[in-house]
Amino acid sequence: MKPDQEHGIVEAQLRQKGHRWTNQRALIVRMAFATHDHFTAEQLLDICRREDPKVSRATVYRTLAVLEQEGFVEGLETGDGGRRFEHVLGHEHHDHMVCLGCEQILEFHDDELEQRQLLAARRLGFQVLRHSLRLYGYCRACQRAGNSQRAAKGP
Amino acid sequence: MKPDQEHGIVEAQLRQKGHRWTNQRALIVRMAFATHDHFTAEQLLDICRREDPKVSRATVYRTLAVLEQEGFVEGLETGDGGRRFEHVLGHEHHDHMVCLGCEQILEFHDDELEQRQLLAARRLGFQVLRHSLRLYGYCRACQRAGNSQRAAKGP
DNA sequence: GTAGGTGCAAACCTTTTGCAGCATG
DNA sequence: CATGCTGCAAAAGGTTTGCACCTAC
Repeated sequence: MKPDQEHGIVEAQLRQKGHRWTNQRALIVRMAFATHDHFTAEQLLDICRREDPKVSRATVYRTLAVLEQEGFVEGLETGDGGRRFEHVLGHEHHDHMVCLGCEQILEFHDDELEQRQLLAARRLGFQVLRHSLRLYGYCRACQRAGNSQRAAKGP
Repeated sequence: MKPDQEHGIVEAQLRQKGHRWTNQRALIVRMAFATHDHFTAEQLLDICRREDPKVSRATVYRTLAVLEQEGFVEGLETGDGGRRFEHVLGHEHHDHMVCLGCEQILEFHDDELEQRQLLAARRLGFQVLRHSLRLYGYCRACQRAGNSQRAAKGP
């Protein structure tokens, strides 16, 4: 899916849900969908301010909340108290491996895994709306670099 | 395992690692292991203050950090930005289902699930140290009560 | 015209830190 | 008696909110 298309879909759905489509929202959505990384709210603010220096922090947070609520963006905790976002549109669902060495986030997907999660839930009569699976450890490069030998927050 | 035993094990290992065993730590450990729930730092502070009103917030946080580092306690993000802890000693490893209706946390375990996670990681050359799997949705009771019909934060 | 959105600054909440005094080993 | 731990208060993130103004519809 092209950025333009994604942008249009977001605009259409927000309008349909009774939200207004403002310049700020257009900018924030464009920037959020332009990066294919997992960004923090603060990073997104910075990027937006490069184009319009007076976008407010509050607006970014408020827009992210709307986008999350409408399912266009997903928040994920990094384990160190931080929170990142990623856009969801045009991405298959996937889970994450978080490298404690270089902070890189790898994505993966395994259908069998998903099935077993649902099975486990069904056994307990639990109705699953969404899930979050994260593996923490070291990526290939960091293993080679010996990052896995020192403590995560080591000297 | 009896609470006394757990308490003793924690004391022994902390001492052995060169930590001191103070009244405050004994209290905090006792309280942390007394509850079988998933508690926030603030809740633990409150509970401890019932017995010793001048325990400091900083001490609770510092002690939780030591306990987490030594593997006696595990922190888990609740998805709403909050953080909870649970004691680990005498618990098998398990994953969590978080009910969005009553905030209850159900525990479950599935070996096959764990195996497939490791397999997925191995495919990408990723070395897993720990993982976190959470299913969000509604428990049986909340489904019956119709909580799943309203928005999570609904009126 | 009237909601809803925006910018600003202040409030908030949770966690961390600097420091002087205290207690443990 | 030296070092690690504690309590306090203040600082530090990151996120939310109150309010007056603005703008999309």
